Amino acid sequence: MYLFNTLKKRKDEFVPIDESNVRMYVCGPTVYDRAHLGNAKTPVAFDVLYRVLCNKYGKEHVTYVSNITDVDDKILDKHKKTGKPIREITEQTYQWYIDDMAKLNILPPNHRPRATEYIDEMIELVKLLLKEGHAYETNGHVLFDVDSMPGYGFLSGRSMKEMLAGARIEVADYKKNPADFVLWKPSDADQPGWDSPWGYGRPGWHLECSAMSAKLLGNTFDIHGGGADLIFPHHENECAQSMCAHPGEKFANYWVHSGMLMVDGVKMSKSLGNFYTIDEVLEKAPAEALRLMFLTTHYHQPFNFTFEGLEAAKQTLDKFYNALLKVKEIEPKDDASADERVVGALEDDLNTPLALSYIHELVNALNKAEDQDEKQELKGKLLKSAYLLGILWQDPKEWFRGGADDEAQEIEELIAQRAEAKKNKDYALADEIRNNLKARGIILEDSPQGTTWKKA
RNA sequence: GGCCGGUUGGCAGAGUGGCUCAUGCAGAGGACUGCAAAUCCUUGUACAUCGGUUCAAUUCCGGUACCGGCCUCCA
Repeated sequence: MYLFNTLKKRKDEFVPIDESNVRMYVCGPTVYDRAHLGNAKTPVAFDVLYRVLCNKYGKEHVTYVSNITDVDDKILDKHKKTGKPIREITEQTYQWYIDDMAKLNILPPNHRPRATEYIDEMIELVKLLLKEGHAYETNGHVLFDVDSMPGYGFLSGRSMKEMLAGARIEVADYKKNPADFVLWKPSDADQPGWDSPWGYGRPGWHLECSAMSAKLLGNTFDIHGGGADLIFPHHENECAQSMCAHPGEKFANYWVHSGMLMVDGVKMSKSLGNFYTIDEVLEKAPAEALRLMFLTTHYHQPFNFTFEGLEAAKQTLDKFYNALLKVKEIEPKDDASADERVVGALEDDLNTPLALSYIHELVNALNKAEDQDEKQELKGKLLKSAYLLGILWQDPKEWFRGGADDEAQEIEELIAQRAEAKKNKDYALADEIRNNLKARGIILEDSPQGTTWKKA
């Protein structure tokens, strides 16, 4: 198995530290508002990776952690703006996020730790960094001392000189080096905070992931993932904290980053008016179409979102489910396993577009299959392969009829009337019935076995 | 200014030092059908540009152009 490793800037053979416990940590969202499309793309990519790892090493041998950041200045801002209690904001947003993830068929990670539940671990980590001489206390803050770490910048490939050339680092006069970042900062009495050796305060963002990953996965684990925008400064700083606090440890062996989401060729942003939340896009298309759409581009590439692309993904699913609908009554072979070409494509740095091309081939073969054995085998292989991608989990009838159950009986009656008209060669009446249903968004399909219907 | 990635047929998007061929959508023709739909068959069109390496480059190396991301909170 191969993964593109940001540490080496190339595809790298994946060798876990312990095959009986493969460990992955992926940075999750800060819960202050509805999750947007970018917040969907990254978890989908890592969900596929999780599925592939489970397939290769066995589900019980993989530990997947994805955190929830529920203490952050953005949450404070939201609280100031809306007046809503912090706890209410984080709980509500957390629930929205979990619901969105479930709709996208993302398997729950083994742990979804919340930052506020690991404050003790964070405080211990800061103490350790102070003791090791990698941090200093000033103005009520505890800062990480980047000059104390030789090689700071190795993950993002930046030298200190380059970082300063950007000249957009927050400069505070109490910092020894402008690149020093906050480990612990003071809170006002009305702000969320915890008592610490440095007074009432709250953790810096980067600290959370270092503390939670160490607690749940150990000081060195296999894969650390997230969106490409986190490489610097977030992941760079996590590396710095974790490696300095635990000398000799490598923190994460493989750093995997998913490409950014764009809309109509440019970055998605509120000011450009091209900003979409997951739930508003799901009003226009099924969640499975959104998931499939992300998989049509390699996870490492930037993804350009368009509603045309979303519609195309829905059409592809129509094709897939149509093939499954035709073999609905056929039991898939129970000892079926995923197509080895699909597994091969996915184990080669999650080449989902290539894997999907094989899914298309399986669907085509299934459409052409004539004898029972062949259909059973292909259906089994298709479903197992699709599971690795997290698609085709629905009942095909449900896919086509979703939300039209209350009309089902009436539609069946109209189909019966039309069959009668066809029998009498009254094609005018037959076509009228079909056209009327079409106007309501119901598509009829005749076959030698009778007539079936779908919702458009 | 620094760092990173991209440029493949009408569109989306993989991949490869030489082979008949990605795949899908769209287009054209056909089969099936009362007509449709779905499905099947056939089919056209491609590797930004300039150099280098090579018997051979879309594929490797270098330059150029253009596009995008990151360098500030961000998945």
